[in-house]
Amino acid sequence: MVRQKIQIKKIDNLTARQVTFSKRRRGVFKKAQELSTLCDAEIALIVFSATGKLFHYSSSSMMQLIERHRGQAENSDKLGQPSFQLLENNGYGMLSKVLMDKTRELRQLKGEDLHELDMDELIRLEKTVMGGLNHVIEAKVLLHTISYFLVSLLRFSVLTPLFFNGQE
Amino acid sequence: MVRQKIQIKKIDNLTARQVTFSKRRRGVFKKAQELSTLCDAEIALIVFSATGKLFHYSSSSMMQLIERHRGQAENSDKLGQPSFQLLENNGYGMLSKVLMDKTRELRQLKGEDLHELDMDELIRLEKTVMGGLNHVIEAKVLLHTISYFLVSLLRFSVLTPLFFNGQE
DNA sequence: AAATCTATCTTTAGTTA
DNA sequence: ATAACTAAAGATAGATT
Repeated sequence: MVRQKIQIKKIDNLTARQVTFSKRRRGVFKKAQELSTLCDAEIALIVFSATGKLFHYSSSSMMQLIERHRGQAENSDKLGQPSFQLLENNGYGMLSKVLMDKTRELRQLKGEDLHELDMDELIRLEKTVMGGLNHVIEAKVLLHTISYFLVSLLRFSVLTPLFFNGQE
Repeated sequence: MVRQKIQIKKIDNLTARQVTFSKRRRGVFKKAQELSTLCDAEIALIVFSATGKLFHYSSSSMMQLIERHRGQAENSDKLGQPSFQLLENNGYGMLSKVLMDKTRELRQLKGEDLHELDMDELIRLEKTVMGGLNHVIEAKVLLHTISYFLVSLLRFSVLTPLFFNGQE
């Protein structure tokens, strides 16, 4: 029986803490669902236990909600184009990290920020860029050949309509 | 006074719905904070009202928590390298979109996925890649020259120690 | 460790100001 | 609409099994 009101501070006893976590967690999730249903609100709830176990609930799509939240947070910072600065520093960690890596690789392929590379890395980069250049040139030649062929075909069809009519 | 238990479904009356939202929202946030404090749990709670207003709480950093959640969600899908497929489709919208754009540009600079480009785009790409290649070659030459100079300096210092000792 | 119980605390629906 | 009130409904701390 609830003898007295408890004070809100970390429960010392491990077992009691785990039991309370289990009970109250259920309570919070229930309240969240009720609020969502009763009031037509969109809710995302993420809970990590002290041991790292994940519990979560969302009234619709967790990711849509998080994205929407991120959008709001961004807007509250600055209106205007979503600058890359924001993406780098907004704390949406890993994803930003991957993005930063890509951006750096992109800069290097364009020949920027090369001072940080040693000779081996430069040689590898040179090969990559050279390979890319070859592919681009090949694609250009291919496209040129195709268009030349099509133009020829068009001229031919204009000059010899009989061929295409199959008659006369 | 609470005459009877209510059933959990959307409240029809707008005013009543707004009042209930306000009351219960406070309730849920309080419960979330209490759970966090009592049980040493990490909690993120995002609520959008039906009118789009945002309310949120997190026990520590909202973005760290969301990032952690994203990490968990990914792991639960597949263990192994964090494939790009997942990043593309996990719904973490805008950020993923920027990432996809970068990745496509990167592929094109490496000479992949060129079939989607027309001649103008190919010519622009060729210029970019060519410029990159020039910069890489310049950087290589520079690095080579520097290392050659350093080696020369070393040899000189070995052959003519008197110069560096300034004595004998 | 996990359910069940229950006295008491807490939240809140409906009302009133 | 906003806040305060109040008693019923709901949540839960501690005990028991």
